[in-house]
Amino acid sequence: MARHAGVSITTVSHSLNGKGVVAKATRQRVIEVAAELGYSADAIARGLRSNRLGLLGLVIRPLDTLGSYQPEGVDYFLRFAGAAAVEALDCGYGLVLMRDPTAGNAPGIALAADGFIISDPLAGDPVIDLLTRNAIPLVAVGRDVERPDFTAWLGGGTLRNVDSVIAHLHERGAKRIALVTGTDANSWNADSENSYREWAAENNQTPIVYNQDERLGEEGGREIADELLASDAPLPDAIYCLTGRHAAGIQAGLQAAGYRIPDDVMIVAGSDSEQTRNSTPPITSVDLAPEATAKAAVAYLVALLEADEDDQPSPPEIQYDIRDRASTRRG
Amino acid sequence: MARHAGVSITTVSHSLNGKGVVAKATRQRVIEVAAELGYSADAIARGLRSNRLGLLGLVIRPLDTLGSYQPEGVDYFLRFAGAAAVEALDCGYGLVLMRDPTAGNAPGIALAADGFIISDPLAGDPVIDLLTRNAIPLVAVGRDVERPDFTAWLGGGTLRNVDSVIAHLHERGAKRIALVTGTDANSWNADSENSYREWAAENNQTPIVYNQDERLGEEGGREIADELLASDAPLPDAIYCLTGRHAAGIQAGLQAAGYRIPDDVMIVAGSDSEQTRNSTPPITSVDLAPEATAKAAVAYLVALLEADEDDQPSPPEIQYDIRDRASTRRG
DNA sequence: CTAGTCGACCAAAACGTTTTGGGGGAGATA
DNA sequence: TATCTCCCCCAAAACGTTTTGGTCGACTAG
Repeated sequence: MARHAGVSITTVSHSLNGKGVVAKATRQRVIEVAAELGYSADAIARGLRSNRLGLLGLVIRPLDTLGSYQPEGVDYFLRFAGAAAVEALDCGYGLVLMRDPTAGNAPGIALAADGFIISDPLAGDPVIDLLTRNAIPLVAVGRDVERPDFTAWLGGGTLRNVDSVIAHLHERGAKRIALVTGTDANSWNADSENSYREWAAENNQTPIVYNQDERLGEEGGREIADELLASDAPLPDAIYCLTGRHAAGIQAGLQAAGYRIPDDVMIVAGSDSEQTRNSTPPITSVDLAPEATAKAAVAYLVALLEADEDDQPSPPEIQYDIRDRASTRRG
Repeated sequence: MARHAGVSITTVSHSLNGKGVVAKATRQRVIEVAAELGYSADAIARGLRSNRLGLLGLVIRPLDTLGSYQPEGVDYFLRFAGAAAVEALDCGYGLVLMRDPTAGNAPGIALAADGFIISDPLAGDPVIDLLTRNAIPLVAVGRDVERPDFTAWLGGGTLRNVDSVIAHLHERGAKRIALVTGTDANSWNADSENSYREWAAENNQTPIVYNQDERLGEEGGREIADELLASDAPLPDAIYCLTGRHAAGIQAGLQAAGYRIPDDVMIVAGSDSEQTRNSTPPITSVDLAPEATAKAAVAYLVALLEADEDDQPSPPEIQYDIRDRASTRRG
């Protein structure tokens, strides 16, 4: 390239990057020759020099525990990943979806990313340890419940979801509201349960809480339905179920036992999915806005990467809406 | 690192990579020290030296023309991308989802990938030109109809899908079968139409073909329904519609006009999606097996990358199944 | 004792950039 | 003519590996 343009390597670099002092005519010529040759600086060499590759890593922790990256009917995460990839491109970065990079078999490229997004970190997440140790910036979606000092996370609105869902159910006439969470040690489960228990305490309600393994899917929901039916306590008249597949399973289980949704029991899912949209009746759900969240997370991470040391950006807020469907619409 | 272990940089490299001649004890010690320090070779520097980053690029051409990477109800591509990312990880690579890298605003990392997967290349696709010019290996899903010499592609089974769908419809009693394709210049549209016309010629049928822009989604399907109804020719008794959203729209349009599915008209979609699964009635669809295809594509690309010059692997075959649903189940 | 062989290790080059610290020539000033 | 100043431009270092082509002893064979 330098030879073709008849200048030094230095001048090529300066010309193409708009740095240094180069005569206008020279710069122009270098740019033309580069275009002609289809030349552009090698990203790897540039990365070695600058220690920035233009690559973001995305680790979706729930998929690590689910074991499968293609779980039936869990579209939240794929939509999240897709939107994150697109937003990254718009910011001039590539995005690589990774599994737990502490797991040994991680690809070499893992730690070469400029920054990471960790979706739903576990309590005391070792991935955060690893990245922190290697001084790689990261942004989390959901907080690490054992790491109160770590503040670069977004999605705190999940806490308020509990309140809005309960308000929604009250409005529709519910008196006894149960909560079903997953068992992953993330803030989505933990904070929702805490928030629910606070509400119960404040309102002199006996809390009704079930925790069910996310991996069991709809079948796990049916199990919860069975437990509810077998319980001595009277059936709740509304159930807030964090994962959509559990919700669909609970609905099917209760219907199989002769109960009507929503007339006998109302159901709300904490996460919209294909099942909640297409069950009979369709299930009212919180739209966790995977696209908007992914976009915000990437933008936040990029801002973090490109910010000066002194004026760090602060995490954006995400707005969640309730998709009001027939499972909470009585008579 | 070399200092900590008391050996030269060379010996560290040799020890960790199992190359060169190093005394067993020394190698062992180096490995221990590395583990202790959490050291592993910098992927960028290694990449510079070896010109291989351990990164694969994925370009999904239909999403470039759709303009949106989050199209409503098109889950094929996200599932494809997710599965590809996972398979890449299993092969020790990272995978980056990219937009058209010829579009100028491509991230610098674009051409640093070791190899590319191009899903549904357009006719004479400039992306293939770019990669070929830069000597970057690539694998396509679907062929470039203007590039018969390019053989590193898979998914040729889409051709046979036309035959199996027609056979399916015949078996269910269809006599006049229409075809609706998209308008993208890819082999999925082109080859399906050719194959359909061949069948029509061989069977003395007047071909009934509509081409509709993929971007119009369900609304585009309704338009086709209107055209069918406005046509002088009698309504076909079966419609093979390549994209799932068009199929759902056609079904809705015909139903709105008072026709019954499947009794008056049967409908088959060439691509399974949330709409085809959840329409009323559910629409019989070809399961394009995005996960299996993605997995095969990645494995093929990796084999290509890691093969010797002399024994290149050949593309795998994908099996497609028809999901038999109520839209083709009469009586 | 000398030459040859082999095992263990290492110095230095190379990969393609960016950045630093000049260098050289042309024009201006004395 | 000699010196000073700019303005352009460039050589060389550095980034952290891998790989090449050794060197240095110790041991063996003649």
